[in-house]
Amino acid sequence: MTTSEENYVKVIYHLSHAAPKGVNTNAIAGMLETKASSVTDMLKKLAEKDIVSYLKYQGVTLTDKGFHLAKMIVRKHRLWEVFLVEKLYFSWDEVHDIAEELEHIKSESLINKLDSFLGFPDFDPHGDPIPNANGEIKKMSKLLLSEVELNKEYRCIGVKDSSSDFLKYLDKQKIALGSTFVVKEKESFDDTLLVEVNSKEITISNKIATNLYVH
Amino acid sequence: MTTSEENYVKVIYHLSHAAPKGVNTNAIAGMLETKASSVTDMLKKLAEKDIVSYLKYQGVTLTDKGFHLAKMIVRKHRLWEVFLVEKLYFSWDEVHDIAEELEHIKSESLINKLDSFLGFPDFDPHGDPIPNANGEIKKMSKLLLSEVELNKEYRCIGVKDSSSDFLKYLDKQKIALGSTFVVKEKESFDDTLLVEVNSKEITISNKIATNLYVH
DNA sequence: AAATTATTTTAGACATGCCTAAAAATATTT
DNA sequence: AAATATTTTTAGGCATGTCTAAAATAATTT
Repeated sequence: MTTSEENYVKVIYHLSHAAPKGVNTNAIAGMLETKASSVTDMLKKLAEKDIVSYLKYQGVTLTDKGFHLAKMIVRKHRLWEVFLVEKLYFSWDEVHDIAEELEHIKSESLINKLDSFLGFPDFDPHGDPIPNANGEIKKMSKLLLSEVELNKEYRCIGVKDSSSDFLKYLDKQKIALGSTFVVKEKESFDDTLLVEVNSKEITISNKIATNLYVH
Repeated sequence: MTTSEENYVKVIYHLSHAAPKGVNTNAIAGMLETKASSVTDMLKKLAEKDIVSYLKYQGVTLTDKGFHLAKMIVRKHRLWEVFLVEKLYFSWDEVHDIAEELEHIKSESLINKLDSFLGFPDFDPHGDPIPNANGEIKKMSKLLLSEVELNKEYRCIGVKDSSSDFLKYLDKQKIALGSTFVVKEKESFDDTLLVEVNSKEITISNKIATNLYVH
């Protein structure tokens, strides 16, 4: 598989969650910042290799083979993110682009040894699950901070939006994976929350609260 | 720079030591397992970018810019090799191909943080020096095992040949970086050595002895 | 249901990096 | 120094992955 093919497979995998019946050509083009015609070309090639099922004008789905490949790419991406954050001390928002390159390094033993070196983590620094060597994924019941009960303690386990701006905001507020939250008050007018984070009270807008996963 | 361009620069750098007046097209083609005509194409492109000085039929040399680029690629390659051997427990002979891919990851902060994580090593697992962030290279006075005095203690600091077969032989003999050698006898007929390695006596052929660097 | 709009595919083109075959330049023999 | 051999370059072509513009299909409006 070329780097380009892997990128298509990964994007189709991510878009499949929201469109299980078939991912649109335009959606893929949008994610890869390319043109629909380029996507059509690649879909034909991937269909030829039995990585996707593709019917003209009907969108694509991953085959079993493609689904497994996708999970292996996601596995690599997320393991490298753990490495970058935990071992090299990169911050949340810096790791994505580098992991985007590292995920294409072709060596199974490399990734399995890296997994072992990192202590077989189940989740990456954004709280997303890391498929194991067999493609199995640990699920964790998670709630949005906007949905929790008042005066109960929750732990931050991930983010929904992982844009650079949002992650930088979290860094500034000293919110990281594992931070504890207790929602003290909820303003009924705009759903702003008064939250105790790391034993300090701050106000958190609804937009922020709907992008933070807790447990 | 593309991966392909980087590979050319690296190969020209390595061949420059033996051919400071200009590296031959065919020599480059041989190292990269490509054809001379492909090399000519690339040399024109690199000359255009002021990475090499190229005169038709006269071979190439790196410009200052190209020389610095080459050292940064070598730096990345060797730092990744240290990582693979020291942190992931790969053996000597397995790391080259993986490092060959990792060396093309484009992030200066990644490589500098990796350097720091590894404790700013001066030499890679084969004993080759690692250029620092400014491109400076620590030199170490080194002798071949075939050249040392009898009954004096030396430490293994690297290998000349780093082929897989040779490295596997060393692993089998439990010879690694840091192993101590005392040459007890030298057979004048074929230059075979009787050597005490890790407090065990073994015989070492001249071919082996001329490929082991000691200090 | 016809017309309009949006999406997707096809057709043809281009840059990169490679190839083969032939021509040009250089090096080596005799 | 001429003939031969080797090396290097040129010329033209090919696969990959991209693009634009036009055609085909599907979805939405009226």
